[in-house]
Amino acid sequence: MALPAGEGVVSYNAAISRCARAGLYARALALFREMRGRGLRADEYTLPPLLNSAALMRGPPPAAVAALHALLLHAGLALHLHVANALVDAYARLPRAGCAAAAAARAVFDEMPRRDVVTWTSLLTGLARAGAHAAAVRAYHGMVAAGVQPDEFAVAAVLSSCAGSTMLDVGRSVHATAVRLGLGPFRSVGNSLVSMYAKTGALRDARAVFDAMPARCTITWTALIVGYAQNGRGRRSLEVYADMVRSGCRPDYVTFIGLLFACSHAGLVDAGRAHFRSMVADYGIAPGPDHYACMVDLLGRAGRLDEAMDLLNRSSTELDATVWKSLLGACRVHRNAELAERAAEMVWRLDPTDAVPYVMLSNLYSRARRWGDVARIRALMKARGVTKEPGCSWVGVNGVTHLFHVEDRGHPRAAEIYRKVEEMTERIRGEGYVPDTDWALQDEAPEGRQRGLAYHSERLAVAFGLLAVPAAAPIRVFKNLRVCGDCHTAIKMVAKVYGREIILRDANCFHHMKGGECSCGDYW
DNA sequence: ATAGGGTTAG
Repeated sequence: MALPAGEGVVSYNAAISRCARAGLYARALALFREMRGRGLRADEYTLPPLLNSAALMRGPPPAAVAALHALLLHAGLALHLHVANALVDAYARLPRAGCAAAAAARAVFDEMPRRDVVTWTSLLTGLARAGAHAAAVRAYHGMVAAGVQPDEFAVAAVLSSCAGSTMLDVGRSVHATAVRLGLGPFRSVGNSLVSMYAKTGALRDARAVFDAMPARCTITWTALIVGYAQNGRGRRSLEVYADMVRSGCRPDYVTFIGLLFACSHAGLVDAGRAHFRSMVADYGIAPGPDHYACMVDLLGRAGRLDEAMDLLNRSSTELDATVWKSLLGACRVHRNAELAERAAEMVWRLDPTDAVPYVMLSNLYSRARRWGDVARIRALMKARGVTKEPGCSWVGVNGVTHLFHVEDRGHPRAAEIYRKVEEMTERIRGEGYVPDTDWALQDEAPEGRQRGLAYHSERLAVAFGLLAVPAAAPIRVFKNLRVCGDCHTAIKMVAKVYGREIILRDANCFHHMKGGECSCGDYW
């Protein structure tokens, strides 16, 4: 690994850069140590690939980036734009370091005397990576306000955050800006537009962008396949896949996740099995945990829990928590408490603080009216100090997001909204709606349970949508968790009775509700 | 010789 004696800084820089590009991060850092041992000083070409390596290294000593930071301050390289940009990016990339690293990235960013589009994009993607999509969108606006013109990298990144935070209106305006700046022809921009429109439920726009793209790649096709699947149009996903293959574009690992996801959501069991086999046989792609998770969904949906278990037992890859959570979901639908307990154990073995299994088990027992077991799960959750994310729903009207929690009275129009909820309940009762109180929390009195159901966050958001969204437009509601079964039934009926299209996107999938039907086919 | 992006997805 050593370079011949007598090599200079330029040779080391080139070697370090090659290692970093090839993903040999530890080796890049080792070369740097060797270089310093020979009395050579790092310059502005040495540091960017080093910072990159330090941030991306597997199981990194978290101090590596900070140590390089100290070193570059000493070397007087802090004001070099490429170096500072790499530093912002490195801090923003540190895995699991969370707030501290984000704050460090921000601090470096704030102290830079000059920032270009790369600086802003590094900050933006760092925020997006941490799941702070709304903050990423704010960073984009900050960049524009600072007079820095977005390029195709920045636009692609912010569109991805628009999708992540379901900001369709902002996404549309970024789209317009991109076209104005002449960025429309970039494939990355088209790809992120297709995905953004699909993820915010605007399928027609996704398709229009796709059709207008001058050139497509695997990512483009995959985005559309996933887009249709997420919106309950799994059969259409399969048609798109057929077109993709016909066009000569090769599907990859991600494409098959989307394709299996589509089969699962559309209940196409045979097609799913066939594509799973084809992935290996025709494309030589080894199935990963994501593919197994899709297959478990698919088989679970068909009630074939045994076949799902069989597939998992024969798998050659290491299975992760998502697989066991899929199995839990299937158990939830088929009310198989025994297998669910085993799946929950598998999740907890990997992460005992994951709230999902507790909630799923609790709901499952609740539906089975096994209150003792519900109490046991809750006690376990409490003892282990696990808290679940509070459920909330939101709806965007005229660019303003209105957020609701359960029994939330904080909205300025709360009185009106609650009257609307009462009216909704009355009108759907007339259509035969009966509250399914098994979905309510069990520690409430029966009448309290019904009341609690009526004021779930998704109902409040729909009621507000009925009040505030023009009659011709669909009501787009988003929920951070899975929609409750009773709300699903109720909102479907609301869509019918009020003659409205309601698009509810929950943590798992889209629900396009119209005329009493839902695109999810009542399986989610 | 150096810095940032787009497709999974819970």
